[in-house]
Amino acid sequence: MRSNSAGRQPSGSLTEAARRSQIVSAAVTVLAGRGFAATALSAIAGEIGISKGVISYHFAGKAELLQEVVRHVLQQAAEWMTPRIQGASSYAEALRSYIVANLAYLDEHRAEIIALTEVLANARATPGVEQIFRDSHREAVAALQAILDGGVAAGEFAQLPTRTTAIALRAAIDAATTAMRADPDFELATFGAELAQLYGRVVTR
Amino acid sequence: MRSNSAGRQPSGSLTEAARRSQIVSAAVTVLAGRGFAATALSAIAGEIGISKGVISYHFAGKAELLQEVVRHVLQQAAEWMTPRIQGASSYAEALRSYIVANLAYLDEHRAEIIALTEVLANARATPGVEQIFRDSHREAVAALQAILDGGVAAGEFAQLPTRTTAIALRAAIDAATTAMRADPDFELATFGAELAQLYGRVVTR
Amino acid sequence: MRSNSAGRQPSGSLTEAARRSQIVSAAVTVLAGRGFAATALSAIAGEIGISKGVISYHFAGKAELLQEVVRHVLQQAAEWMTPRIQGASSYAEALRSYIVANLAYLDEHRAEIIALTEVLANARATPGVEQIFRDSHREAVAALQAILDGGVAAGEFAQLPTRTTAIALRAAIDAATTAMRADPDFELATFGAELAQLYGRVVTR
Amino acid sequence: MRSNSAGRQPSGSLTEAARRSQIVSAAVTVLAGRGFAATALSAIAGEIGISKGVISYHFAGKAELLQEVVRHVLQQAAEWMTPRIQGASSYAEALRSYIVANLAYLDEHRAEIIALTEVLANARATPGVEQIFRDSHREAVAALQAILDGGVAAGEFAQLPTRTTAIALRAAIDAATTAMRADPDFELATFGAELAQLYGRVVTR
DNA sequence: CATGAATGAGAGTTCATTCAT
DNA sequence: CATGAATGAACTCTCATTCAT
Repeated sequence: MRSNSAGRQPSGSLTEAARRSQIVSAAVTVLAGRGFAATALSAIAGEIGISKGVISYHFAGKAELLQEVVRHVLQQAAEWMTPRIQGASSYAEALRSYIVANLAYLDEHRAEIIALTEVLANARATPGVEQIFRDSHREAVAALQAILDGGVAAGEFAQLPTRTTAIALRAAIDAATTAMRADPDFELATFGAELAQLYGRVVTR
Repeated sequence: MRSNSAGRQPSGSLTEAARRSQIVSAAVTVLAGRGFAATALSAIAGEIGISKGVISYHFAGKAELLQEVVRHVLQQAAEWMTPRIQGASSYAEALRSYIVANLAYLDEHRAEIIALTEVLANARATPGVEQIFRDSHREAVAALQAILDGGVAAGEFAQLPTRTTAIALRAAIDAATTAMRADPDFELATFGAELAQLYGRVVTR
Repeated sequence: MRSNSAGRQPSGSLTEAARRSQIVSAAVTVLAGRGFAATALSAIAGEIGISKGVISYHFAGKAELLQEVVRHVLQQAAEWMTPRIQGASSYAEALRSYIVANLAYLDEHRAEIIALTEVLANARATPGVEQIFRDSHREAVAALQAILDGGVAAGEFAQLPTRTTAIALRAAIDAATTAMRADPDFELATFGAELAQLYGRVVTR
Repeated sequence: MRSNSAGRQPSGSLTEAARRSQIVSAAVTVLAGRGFAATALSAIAGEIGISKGVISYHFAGKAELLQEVVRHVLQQAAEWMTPRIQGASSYAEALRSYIVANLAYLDEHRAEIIALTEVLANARATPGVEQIFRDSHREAVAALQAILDGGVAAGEFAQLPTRTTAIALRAAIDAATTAMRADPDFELATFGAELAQLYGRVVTR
């Protein structure tokens, strides 16, 4: 019995929002499991036992679906991390929380992250996605830079090229995805701790 | 201006090596300019005004061509950087040279780097490429780690989690590609200098 | 005149089974009319005014379609002959019925038989077909040999090398196909009657 | 040292006739070994280490080469069998010799026979071949019928439908090829002896 | 004579999309 | 809302043929 307010749903028929969400999830699964090139609409539909037409009905096209995938993952990541980052009593602690929270998210949402990577890698084949990604990345770097700028302004951190540092750190965090995909034994938690330590040294006066 | 000693190639017939090389270059151009998904054999052939069949004649398949692209760029990068890295009188200088040389290469071979990125991002769609890339990346990280380990052992560097540092730094260097693609005004040289300074701080005792 | 109970199929959309059957028929027509090498999917599709994609939609590949052609013809032949062979009161009559029924089938299903011949002749180019054919041929020879063995055991027939006789007779029946293709005036019925007479002599004590 | 009257042949250069013969042999080998569909000019050329162009130089086209293959095998078969058939002292002996000689040829020239089969099966894809084959088959049947007619006229054989008998016997002989290809253990010699015995019964008054 | 390079047509297949039911 | 059928374009790959050297 579904927690479905309507109560009476001819099997396979879901509300608009629920269907879209279900399809986005299936897309994530297929992207993560088989890669971008193998992510045909038929594969996504097959994943949840519906016909291709359903996807076309609920999304304007494949591009819109993939945009939705990207939006979904980025939003989920933001929601997941926000509470884990807030409430730091110092900039140093904020920086550490940021790093650790990011890697913890990667650790617990591997499929989403791999799916995201696959779509981003093919951004040019998917109109709209490039922009979403660019905005998101800019935001992420800006947020990180804000912490660094704050720490520097407060005299807690040493003088730093904050933008370059933000980009470099952001890249190091993202690199964990690659490392994790290439090496099954790669430990995200250890990497996160050491990265936090490393950048702790970087910012120390 | 071709370095064509014969100087006389009237018809469209080139020698095996010259044609392969020309096709690889065209592939790089198309990959960089239009992205992986748009890099059909017809697009590559069109780029140099030959028919699709010529590519099939010179390469066993698209996969072999893309492998060749990857090999070509990786080898070119290695050849370009080697002389710029050797001859450092200290580990710190070696580290700085490594960073600066890497970013200078990116700066001067944007098309190659973007092409490489496109292929690697779609490694799952191109048998053989994943292995080449993995080997190359492992090597690159190992080379970097060797410098760090050397510095630590010599007492020149502080105690560091050298592997994590190597991964993080390598990622920061690679991130310059993304940044440069996203922001036309991004200055690789400045980024390189600041990154060198940053990791200078990281390794300092 | 199609046996289409619904009677109303306005657009080009048919049910799965109907379409598959229609495509198999078209394949038979093209195979018989133009030969194996000229039987491209586009030719089959053109025969019934659909696009190539439809065939790919209903069959996993060309191989599956050709297997289906073979299965269809073999099954049709079996169904057609069974009632014409049963009910013989002696082995001699069974043998005669077998020969005559076979040739009558050839006579009335020329296209099917020619199509079958074309596919079988190119069995190496069509995975799966060789096995189907081999099984079918073995069965056919075995059935014939069973009649001969029965007649010999019952004392109705002379002592014979039954396997060789079965192969030779089976070949003679199949040869009618070749003869009929080579010579438009070849009369299958006469050939059948004479062949029956001939092998009547062979088995007579 | 080649038994070559010219004496001086730049490696790879043969006389017209020798080259054509060499290419025909290679075609037979490839046809027999890999089947019609896999018999590309490149495969034939590769078999003897020459380039495709050589074949185009010596033959007007693929069709002419395949015609030559058919002619070569048919002629070889005729030459091989003639001395083995002549000199029979009775029609019965002539018939037996004919059967046995045919099967002996099949036994000792499997590659040629399989190659022939492959080309004939695709006769419609190769202009000219169909006619050659038809003529040859007509001749073969006529030769056989001549023996039968002779035996009947001489009162040595029973009254027979000689044409049907000739076709049936010819088919039985050809069927040995199929049987031999399908079953590696099939014994051509035994089959030949039994077939001779069988048709001995057929013709006996 | 022989070669290697190039062509161009055509093959089978995949897939996003459309649409009647 | 959902479906299954169909489309049509694009893709990679194969191959007989042509031709300058």
